[in-house]
Amino acid sequence: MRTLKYGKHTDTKWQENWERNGIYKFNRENIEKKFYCLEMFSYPSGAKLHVGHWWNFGLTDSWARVKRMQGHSVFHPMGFDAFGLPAENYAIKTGIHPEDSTMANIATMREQLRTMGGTFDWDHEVVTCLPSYYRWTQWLFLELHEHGLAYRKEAPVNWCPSCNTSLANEQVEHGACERCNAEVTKRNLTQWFFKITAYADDLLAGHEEINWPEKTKAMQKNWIGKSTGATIIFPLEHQAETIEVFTTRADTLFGCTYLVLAPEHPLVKAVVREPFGEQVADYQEQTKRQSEIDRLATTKEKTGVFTGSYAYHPATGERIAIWIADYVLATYGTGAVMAVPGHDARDYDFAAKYHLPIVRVVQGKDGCDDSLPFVADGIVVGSSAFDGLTSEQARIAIVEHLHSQNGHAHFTTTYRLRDWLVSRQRYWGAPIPIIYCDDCGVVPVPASDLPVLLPYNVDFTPDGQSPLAKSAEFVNVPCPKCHKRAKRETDTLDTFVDSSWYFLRYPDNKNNDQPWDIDWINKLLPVDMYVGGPEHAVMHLLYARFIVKALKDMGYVNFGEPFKALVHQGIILGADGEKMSKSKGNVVSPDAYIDKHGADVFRLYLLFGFNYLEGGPWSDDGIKATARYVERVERVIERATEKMNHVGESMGGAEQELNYVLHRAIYGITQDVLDFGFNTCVSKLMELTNALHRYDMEAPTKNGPFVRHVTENFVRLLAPFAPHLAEELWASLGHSNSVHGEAWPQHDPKALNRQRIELAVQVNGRLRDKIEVASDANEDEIKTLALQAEKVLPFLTNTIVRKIIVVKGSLVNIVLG
RNA sequence: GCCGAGAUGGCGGAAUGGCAGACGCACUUGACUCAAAAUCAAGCGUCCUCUGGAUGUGAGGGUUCGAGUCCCUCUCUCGGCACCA
Repeated sequence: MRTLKYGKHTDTKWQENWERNGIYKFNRENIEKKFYCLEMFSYPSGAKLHVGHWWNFGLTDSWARVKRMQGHSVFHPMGFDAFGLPAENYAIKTGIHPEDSTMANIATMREQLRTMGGTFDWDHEVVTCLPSYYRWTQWLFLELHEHGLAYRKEAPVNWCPSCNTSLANEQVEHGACERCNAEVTKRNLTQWFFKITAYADDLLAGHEEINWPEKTKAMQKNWIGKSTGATIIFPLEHQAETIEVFTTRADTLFGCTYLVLAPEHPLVKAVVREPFGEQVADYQEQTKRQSEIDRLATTKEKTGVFTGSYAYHPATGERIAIWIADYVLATYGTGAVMAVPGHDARDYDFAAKYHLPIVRVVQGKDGCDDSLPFVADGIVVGSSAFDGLTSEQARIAIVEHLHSQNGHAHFTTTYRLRDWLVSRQRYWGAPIPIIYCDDCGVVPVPASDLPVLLPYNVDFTPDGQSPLAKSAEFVNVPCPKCHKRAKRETDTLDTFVDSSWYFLRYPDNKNNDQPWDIDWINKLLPVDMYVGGPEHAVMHLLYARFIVKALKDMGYVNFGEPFKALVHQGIILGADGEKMSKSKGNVVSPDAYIDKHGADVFRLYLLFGFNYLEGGPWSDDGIKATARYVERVERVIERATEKMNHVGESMGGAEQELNYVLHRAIYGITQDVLDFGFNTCVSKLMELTNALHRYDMEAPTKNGPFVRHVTENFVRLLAPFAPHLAEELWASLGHSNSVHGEAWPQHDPKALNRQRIELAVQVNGRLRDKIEVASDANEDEIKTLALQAEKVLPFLTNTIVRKIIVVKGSLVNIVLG
């Protein structure tokens, strides 16, 4: 008999026991039944685990535990996304080196994760800031470079003139620096890119084969922004060059009354004719100075200037004006558009403001309102030979016509997706393994020279250059090819590069010869279930898919998608319903609750109190209730244990009822847990607890062996959701093995059929009475009983029964009149 | 503006087109107690002429024997994208 109630001491006792016995070590042998369950690894920020970690790791752990008990060989590793800006910013503020603070944070978090009682296999831990890991991040860079997927070009970076440093997009909030709030400007630097655009179509096609939330796939689809249309070429009046535009509305070509170039368009210089040179230059300058804030303002009135020159309309030969305007983006399509003010709202605004001609070339179908600007599809008019065609037909016909005439049009596809800028002018990241030699040019560091170690003693206070550039011993290096003096690349890699392949390293994390053993990883991957926040829908999740596709093409893996199934957990809010944040003072720290109630109470509360996919506001009342439930479980099981030596093998009404609840719980939990319906799993455990209690109170005699059977199955069902408590209860039932090695209970369909069932009786769809029938009663018997039901009879006078609908096991509906 | 998700008691939340509100919190009543807590038993959407009846899942229509669930229109909330040609 146990005297001590469940509490933190129970957690400690079993955590030590599990560790000693290594019960969560991944079994490499049983690979046929492997199940790779992964949570997005965390950034070792503050020292302590917060509710969000518990919510993601603890609850997915319960899910993984069910898989284990169902006989899967679950691979459930854990690691740390340890490079990144917060540590560096913290260092700038406090002087504590990022490596020191990060490693200290990791040590604390690791310990705290252990107190969760998770099934993590720490033998496979990965820490991205260690040379043994980033060596292979650098290898990945070199492989991409060798295959033409990493390249250099000049690109603007966000620049904070006050901090004197470049900023990542994440550090720019509403056009201002997140640290000092100064207005962020742009600066051009030559930087490294990964050619993710080469995989745009593959990334779209891959969505078909993965079990992800539709919402997330839709976000990626929008992000990639595939758009099919045509490129149309406009000859210039005075120059040999031509202007190419991209359009999805070639059907409106005859409505094009002017052209607009982006102010940054390379042809602007060639096109400008006096006396417009000065105003064009001014406008370009003005655009450049424009801050992010202004650019983001969509309500802003459109502006632009005339360049002084003209192009010829490729279909009509008409002379049309060329303007520049900042509503045309240099980075999308060709950086130039054909303006069709009659059928495009933006062009319409612009044309109206600057008095440019507006003509109709599309009419609405079946008399809908087609006042200009009319942007929907319709019937083409005013377009010579193409009149009368639908927009859909004209889009094809016009392009084909121009193409065959003089090649001035062809079908094109463009994407919104940009190549991935991976250079960071920062210290705390993996150095880019490239050397610049005056003679040999850009020279990749030979793979045998990896890792390029990140030096410890570096002045990383921001002063406008990459911190590594200030370390002479880092920068100066002999060229690997000609051995003359050369210089290292001083930028580091975006931390999203680290996290885009970490799941590939887990299975083979100690391999010093290669990033992974190909055969082994092909057996363990892809990840079967990936759980993490929806905020990563486009960045991390898209990058990881891209990297895996590239690695597949390079022959390093044989699968094309890293994450077969994906689930986004919701967010736990503060008690005030707001997002938890230090400034709002609504942060809930798990530690105090765990000290007081134990880890399982905390876990059970999270499991029970919310819908996992939605989250919700924290409640102290809820956790008190959960602590009471745990006490109730202990009481009920203690009472049950006292009954276990009662003789008796009869399955009377009370036994059958309890058995019914048991099997309904087994069935329900097995179903619900599959799609993370944890709250209903716990509610079914509660129902079973209540049923056990009722049996104890009400059954005239107790069937000892049956009570043991029910109790043991209850503890098995409880095990994934309250691992320490269940282990303790299991031991108290006289077992010396771990409950976590037990098989998941199977429901007996026969037990789910009760002998007599209650049916609702409706008259014209409204509930009037209830009848009790044998569960195997046939329809005629049920109908007869229903028509005789006491409260139904008054409705049957002076009318006829039109039909009777019987829904087996549920209700009868008598339709009258 | 576009795309996506959602709206159910005082609260968290359940409901393969079939008895709305499972399970729990809070609350009310009773038992135990000198008393309180805990525990145990019971009640608990709203309204009414209250052993009964009406009504009820953001609003309004529709399909159906039957709608929280399906269809149409609208309101609001949240998330994402945002001059993408």
